[in-house]
Amino acid sequence: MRIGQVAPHAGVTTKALRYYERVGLLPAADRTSSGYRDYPEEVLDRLRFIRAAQAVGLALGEIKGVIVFREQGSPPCGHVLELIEGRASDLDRRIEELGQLRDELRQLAQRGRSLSPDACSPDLVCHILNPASASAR
Amino acid sequence: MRIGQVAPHAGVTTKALRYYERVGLLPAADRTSSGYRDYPEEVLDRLRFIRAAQAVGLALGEIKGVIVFREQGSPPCGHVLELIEGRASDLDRRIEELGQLRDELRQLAQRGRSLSPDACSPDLVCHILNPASASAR
DNA sequence: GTGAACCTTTCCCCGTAGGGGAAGGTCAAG
DNA sequence: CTTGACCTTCCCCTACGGGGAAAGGTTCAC
Repeated sequence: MRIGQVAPHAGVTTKALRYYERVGLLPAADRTSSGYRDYPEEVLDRLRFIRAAQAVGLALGEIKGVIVFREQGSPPCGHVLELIEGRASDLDRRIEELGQLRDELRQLAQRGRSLSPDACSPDLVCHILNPASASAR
Repeated sequence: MRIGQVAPHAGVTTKALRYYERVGLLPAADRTSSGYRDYPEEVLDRLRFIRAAQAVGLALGEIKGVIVFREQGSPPCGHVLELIEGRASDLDRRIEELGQLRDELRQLAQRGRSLSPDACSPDLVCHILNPASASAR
């Protein structure tokens, strides 16, 4: 298969395919006599895996780690479970942080709407974000 | 003030200060006769603003937009309120997405723990992330 | 055979928000 | 005078490719 056939079939761009090859997520593709990449069918399985792993929030480096595991012969299941559980814990923390930030933003906007633009000092740029009391330290 | 005094006082690195100058968040600092940056006191107000805006999740480009607003004479309050409210809405969506992703990950891990590593096909790399049914399409 | 249309290749720069480090100039203390 | 701390610019690095240039390949119709 040519790159232009693999790409839409796998839901990635040709740019991404060349990139994956460059960083080692895909084995170097065979070339035709004129230098075009010629992919075997199995590349679609590999790409499906990469997309599934990305959808789960794994970085390409982590995905590569799983592939290396696999290529060394051992099923990467344990490793993958660790990654997934680690990701889920990251998300717990992240969601917590973002929720707090969002609440602060809403409070900030609330206060900001009650401030008069005329009372805003140019030096501070914006007294909503940068209240004068912070500057008085 | 020299750059090495400004930096710790404002809670940023000297690298960041030079970067802010380069991208236009800070005006070009005066220089001593030997070429060292010589900052006026007001830079601390500016940096305080930048940090406050960053803490709110604004990108440097957005922060620059606010500063430009300010430097054109008009208080940027309305603009800032829009940014803050937009950010809060982004966060609502983001939190929602991340929550779903986390739930999916937990389910995935649950199922994954019940799968036997022996039943995992090397072509698919990992049957937890890449179930065979997806490949059968 | 040849031109148009479309495909592929490699190459390099772009984005975020700076970090790391090299090579070299400057300043105060000993 | 020298040492060490500080400053300067310069370039490469991050994750994940996107955009586009310049060059060459393939395929079709005419």
